[in-house]
Amino acid sequence: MRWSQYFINTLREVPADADVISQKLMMRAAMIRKVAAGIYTYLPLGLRSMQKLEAIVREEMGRAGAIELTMPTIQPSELWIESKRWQVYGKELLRVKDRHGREFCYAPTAEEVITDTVRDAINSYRSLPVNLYQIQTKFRDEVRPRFGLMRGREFVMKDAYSFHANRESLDEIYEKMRVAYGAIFNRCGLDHVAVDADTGNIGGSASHEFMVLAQSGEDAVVSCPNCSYGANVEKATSKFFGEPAAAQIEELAPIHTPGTQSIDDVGKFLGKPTSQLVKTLVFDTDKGCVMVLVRGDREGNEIKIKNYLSAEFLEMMPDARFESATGGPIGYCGPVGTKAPRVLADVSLKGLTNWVVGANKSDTHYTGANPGRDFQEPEYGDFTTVFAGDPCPRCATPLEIHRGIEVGHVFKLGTKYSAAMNCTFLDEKGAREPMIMGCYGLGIGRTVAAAVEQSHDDDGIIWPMPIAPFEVVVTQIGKEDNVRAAADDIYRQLRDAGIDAILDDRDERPGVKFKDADLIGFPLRIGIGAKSLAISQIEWSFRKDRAKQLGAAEEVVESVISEVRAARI
RNA sequence: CGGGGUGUGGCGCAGUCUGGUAGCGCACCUGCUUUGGGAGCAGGGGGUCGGAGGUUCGAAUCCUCUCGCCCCGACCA
Repeated sequence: MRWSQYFINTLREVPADADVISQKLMMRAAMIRKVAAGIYTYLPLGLRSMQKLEAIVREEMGRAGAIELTMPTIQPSELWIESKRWQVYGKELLRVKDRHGREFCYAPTAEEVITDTVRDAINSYRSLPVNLYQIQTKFRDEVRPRFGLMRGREFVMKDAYSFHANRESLDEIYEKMRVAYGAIFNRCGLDHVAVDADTGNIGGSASHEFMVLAQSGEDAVVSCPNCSYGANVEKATSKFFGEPAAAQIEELAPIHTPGTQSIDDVGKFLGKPTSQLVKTLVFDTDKGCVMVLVRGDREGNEIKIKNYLSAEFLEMMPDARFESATGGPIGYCGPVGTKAPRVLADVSLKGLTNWVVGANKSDTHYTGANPGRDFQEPEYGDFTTVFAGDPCPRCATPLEIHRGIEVGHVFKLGTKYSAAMNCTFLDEKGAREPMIMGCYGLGIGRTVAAAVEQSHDDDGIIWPMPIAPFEVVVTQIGKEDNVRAAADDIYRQLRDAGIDAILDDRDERPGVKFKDADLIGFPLRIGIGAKSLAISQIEWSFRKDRAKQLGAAEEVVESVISEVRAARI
């Protein structure tokens, strides 16, 4: 490709509304252009990177036995009503009506359509399993789109769906997909981890997230530096040893604690560390009001609580209903004499005696509260979020917490959709069973953006070779005829060798060309100017360190070709 | 959804308080000089000042409504 005939409009200044590095750099490098909040044009350079990633994804999907198809982005409401998600999904689902007033949605994912497709086509266990995927544009009407391609509303995602006659078959394909995902991210040169994850909205049993580690990541990932344990903080657990019981069991005693609504205030007032106090959280759920007790220095984890209760809906109890639901004022609520019908306690409290808790009376706490004696023994469980330094649940090594960008997510769905949508098959005995499903998502744009987050410097992007828009830029320095001819010749040689090269033949000063090349981040650059040509030499360098090497043209071409081939994997 | 901010040429901004008919840098075009890390000089083109309505002799500026975009918050008992 000749730069002068291509479509690259780099920006010297950062657009004011860019908020993360990948977005700033990709906008400046003319890879993406914002059209509306969370909606982008993929400019030619950006599209090339996406297409390169897509090619890798297709290869690995093929290797895992998945078969490509394409489903519509606009889907009829009937299918979504059938799966109940039309009602459940909420405002993230963009709903539209056609001219006849029929309702459709712009698909955020495609379980309904694929299930509908497979139930029509497959009736026998003999035809199972199947694993189908597409690479398709999706739309989720996010409350607050931000971070460029990392959290857009319209985005490109690879989504695969597998259908099985039994659990073992699901386990087998699930494992193949996990391996494929690891291979994809490895090939892109991304530093990533696979972690246990919550299944969230999609539903199902097992689930793993693939996280690219980066400072700007939206998710926190817990990992063990010793064993292979890794999990999303939403889900991570730690090995809690519990507290030794106090030697002396105290009597329940009210104390006057004015103006101490927060745990920190209570701790300061009583001169005790918050780890020796009990924090009371109250939730409103579809299963009723639930009180959750956690150690004062821990944080309640709504997802764990929600999962434990099998609740569909859970939120902090609104202030307006707080007193009537618990019988105590906000800030002074506790388990002793509460009206809350159900009381849970985090495992961190197990064995702890002589609790300090709210007394359900203004400006009053109790000391010496003991479960079983002063109030009903609560249901114990893991209801708090893991902190860095907590012991690993497998090997007790202190856990680490890193920021990560979720680029892939695989689920064992089970029969949630197949049962709801009557996607069944006949087994060996002629019995009709719902198919068992798995689903596997991978964000294309997000992965490309994650690569930029992970690999850049002050001057621009440093692309990993496999997803660089071009592998090599040939920079023509100066416009003398011999320079032009030499640059052209080198470019042709590379192209003939199947290298993805771009020739910077613009009538620009050298500095401009160097700056643009660094900004866009081509992994390799060959520079051809009058100076070095005079001694029959040309130069080449890697973007990552920019150390220039000189050599005869044939040698340089040879070196560059072999470097590119080696880096392609 | 709540709070805050902002909207002026392709990009970044000033001008708004104190109304007088739009300006700077980058980019773009022409010429000359330059030419190994975003050149210099000279000249030039491009903007219904987000939109609608109002006040006024006169509105980017004041008032009302509206739309877009950005930020912060929505684990606190």
